[in-house]
Order: sequence, then structure tokens, then C-alpha cells
Amino acid sequence: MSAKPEDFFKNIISHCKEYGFIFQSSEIYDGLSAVYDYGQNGAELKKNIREYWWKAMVQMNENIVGIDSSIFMHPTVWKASGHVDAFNDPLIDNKDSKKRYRADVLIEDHIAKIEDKITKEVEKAKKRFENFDEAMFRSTNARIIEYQTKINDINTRFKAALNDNNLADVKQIIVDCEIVCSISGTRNWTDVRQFNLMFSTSIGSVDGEGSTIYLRPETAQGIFVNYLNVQKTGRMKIPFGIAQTGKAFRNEIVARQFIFRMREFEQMEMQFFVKPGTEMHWYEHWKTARLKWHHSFGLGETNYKFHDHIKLAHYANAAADIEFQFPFGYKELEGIHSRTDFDLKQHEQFSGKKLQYFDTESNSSYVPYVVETSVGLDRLFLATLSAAYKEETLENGETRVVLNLPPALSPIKVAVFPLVKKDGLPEFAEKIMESLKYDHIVTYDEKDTVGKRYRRQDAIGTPYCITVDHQSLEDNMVTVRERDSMKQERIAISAIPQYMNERVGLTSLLKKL
RNA sequence: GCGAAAGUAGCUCAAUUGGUAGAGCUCCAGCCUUCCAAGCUGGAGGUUGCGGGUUCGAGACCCGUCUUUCGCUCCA
Repeated sequence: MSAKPEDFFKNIISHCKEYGFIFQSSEIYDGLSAVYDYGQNGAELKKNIREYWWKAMVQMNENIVGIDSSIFMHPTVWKASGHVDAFNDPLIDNKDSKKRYRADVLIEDHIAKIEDKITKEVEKAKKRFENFDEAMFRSTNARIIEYQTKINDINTRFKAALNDNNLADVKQIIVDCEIVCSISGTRNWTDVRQFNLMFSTSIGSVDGEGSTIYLRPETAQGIFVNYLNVQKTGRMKIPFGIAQTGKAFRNEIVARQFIFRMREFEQMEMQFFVKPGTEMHWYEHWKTARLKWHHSFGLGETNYKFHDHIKLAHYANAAADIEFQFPFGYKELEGIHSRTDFDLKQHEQFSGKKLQYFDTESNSSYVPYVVETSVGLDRLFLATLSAAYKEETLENGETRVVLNLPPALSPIKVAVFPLVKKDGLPEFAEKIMESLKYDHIVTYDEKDTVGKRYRRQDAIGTPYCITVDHQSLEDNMVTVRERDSMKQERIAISAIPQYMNERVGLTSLLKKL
């Protein structure tokens, strides 16, 4: 329609700022890369999405309960989960080809090449001599000795450099070995850098005496370490789930695409504990249930698709993403993973505590298997907003920008206007607003023409506007104008509460599930 | 992180080879009109992202830096 695809996403970002949905963090100080703040309307929309998720998972399922675990956790949690070891690879870039390599792999490959040369020398010699003594040949041949010395030197130096965490020397080894990029063929390398996934800080008020702890890179571990607490105190019977929403932190190498990938973000996760062997049943169950939940937003079912993982993480035996068609293409919105008993087993091992469940049916104990649903709240926010954002051309040729948000998720549910700013209409309108504010977020506006005020509300997705006119003073009727159709109807003031409750509450969404 | 491009009022953009930073919209205070953004009057808002340099003089030229976008790379 009006905007070109490449401009469309830009317009959404501008709209987010202009109407108080998203601001860049610390903007007056030039901002902080890949960190964003939610403004007055964004905070409401985000809260509403979170609430809808929570009700759909916890309130609607008797066997799912919610927790709220700390962002700080014992450092060993992240050793057990594998996060500490997984992201400490030293990386180096070739400036010409822009190709990134693991520095240790480059060096190991180089060593392997030298070993190849030795092997070739040995094979050549094998063919030449009848009674070939390989060990003798290896220990006496001058060229092989030279190669082997080189390998030993590199290995010694490389080990020392890694032990001392001396990244400068790791680079120097690459330079000294004259290792070239296989693509560009050049030796134009950047410095070797260590990338850490997790943000660290220290606990304990005395500087230097505290121990290093991490800001959690996922909320799931808070569920795993509490699984037995919840199971016992809640008398939960398998299968049961534990849900949680909360911030997680990842020191991404690159963070792009607005709030799609941020360093600080919010997850909504549910870990479902099941009897081993039944996990595939539950995996399929949650795939279906979660997709249905997404569809209930009414943003277009064709915008969603499953992406089944072929290559699985070490802890999983099945994994799928629900992808959403963002303005920049299909991208992951939610992950549904069959995580096996990997996490709980790891925590058993590292903590030395039994994390087993006693199954009264089979009269046996086992570590439950886990099926995880994990959705990014910020991504869901972006998906919702970008699918709801419409630049419309009206019949009279005018354009309007409207957010076709599900009414239950809209930041503001009702706007109340006096048709004119005199004759007692403002006071009358304010009374209506006062009566509604106990149940809904309501706003009041008396500035500019009423048409302009409708457009302002369209731009933030307010589903209903109530306008008070002179006749209202006599018959206690008001005009209700609906956002998407722009249709108006006349209703009694006494009917407003029920009218709104039927249309802007979460109940109607929950009933679709 | 690498490369390229960009950064001027809340938003969209101007500003002659280097010569006093402007406009429209928005916003605010009023007036008028009164059911779909368009009338009138007045007002606020900028160390031109930031820091250096060249120059008599820099929004413009040079260097650095920050942020954003795109491509590559990475992605439990």
C-alpha cells in the first residue's frame, strides 16, 4: 500500500518512538547499543501481552503454577547448565575476507597441516625402502624432526598462552606461523578476542572480596533449581508445569533489528515435567497449544509457521520454533524444546542433591523429562505491533495510521471526548472517565477537532472512543466509535461498563483457546 | 566485531565554492468551528550526536568517538 517494504519497518520504529512505545536507552547520552526502554504506551502493551500469556498458561491450566526466581543465581548453576564453558572461545577475524575463525581451530588446523607433511614424508619413504622402520625414520629424518619440533613448539606456546589467557600471544602464534585466511589468502588479522555470553558482576559489598556471579542468560534454570520445591510444596503430580516471566541478559556479539535482539530482554517460559517416554506426546501437545495461542491474537494465521530443528542442541531430542513473519522476514518467536532430563541430571550431579520424582502409579522414582515452551516477550511485542500497524488510505483519500491491536492488549482501552470544550460537556465527559477508570485504562482529550482526536487514538490502538455531545446532557446517551471500522453507535451511559467489559477484557481471548 | 552509509527542533527535511541555522507538521496558551487530522492569533523548542583539528570564520572539510541502518559474521 503506501509504504515500500524497506521503509515499512523504519516507519514502525519511528512510530514506536513518536507515540511513546519504545525509546532508545539513555538517549540523552547518545544511547546504549541494543538496549531499549518501553514508554508509557509500550509498557502497557507489554504488560498486557505478559498478562495474557500468564493467564493462558497458569490460570487456564490446573497443573501449571508460576514462580518468580532471582536474576542472580549461584555461579555453579551456570557451570551445570553448560553456559560457562560454551562461550569462551577465542575468536579472530580476517580483515580482508571478513571471515571469523576460532583462534584455537586455526592453530590446530595449522598443526594438522604440518602433521600431514610428516605423513607424506613417511609414505614416500615407505615406497622407497624395502625394510622400512617407521619409528626409526621418524626419529632420524632431518625434515621430519624439523616438522615435529615445530609442532611441539607451537603446542607448548599455545598451551601456555591459553593458560595465561594471553590473547596477544595467541595472535602472535597465528602471525608467526604465517597462517593465512583460506578465503582471502591474506594474513591481515584482527586481535584475538574472547567473547562472553554472560554478563558478570560481583556479589558482596567489599570490592575485590566478592565472588563473581552472572546475570542469568535464561530464566529456565530458575525453574529447574526450584522444581522440587514447587513439586513438594504444591503437591504437584506429573505431568505438571512451572511458568515464569522475567528478564534475561546476553552479551550478544551483534544485536540488531530494533528490539528483536537485545542485550537485556524478557522471556516467558514454561517447563513441563513429564514421565520419561511420554515427552514426544507432550512436545506435540505444546506445539499445537502454543501455535493456537499465537493465532488467537488475530494478526493473520499465515504469518506463523513451524521450523523444526534438524540439528539439535546436546540436551534436546526434539526442537521446533514458531516463526513469525516480521517486516524483515520469518524469524523465531517461540521455541518448543524437548529438553530430556539433561538439566535436572546436571543439577543433580553438580549439587549432589537428588532431584527425582516418586511416581505412585509406577511405584518408582525417576528424573522427569522436560518439555519447554520459551517465548521472547519483546519479540512478541514487536510481532504484535508490526502486524497491527497499518497505513490506511480512506475512501475520501485521506490517510490514517492505525494499530489494529487486539482490544484486550491495547494500552488504552477507552478515550472519552467532549464534542466541544464548552457548555458543560468537558465536565460531563470527565465524569464518564472517572466511572470507567476503576476497570480500564482510560484517557481524556478535549484539544482539537474530534476527528483529530480519533486519529490520535487510532495511532496508539485505542479500540473505543466515547464522545459526549449536547444531546448527551438531555438523554444520557453517548456516541461510541470503533477503531477498525470507524463505525459509530449511540448507547446509554448506563450500558457503557458492560459494553466495554465484553469487548476489551482478556476473557474473550482466553475463550478462543 | 568487520565493511559501507547516515546523524541538523518531538517528526519530515532545507541551508550557494566554508560566510548570521530555517520551513512544514507536531507541541503549548487562547479564539473560532463542531462527529473523522486541513480556520485564526501568539508561544516554546537547536552548543547542527559528542570531542578534537584546519580556517579570520565549520552544519559543511580532516581525525577520533558514539548511535542507527544495511551487508557479512555469530547466535542453547
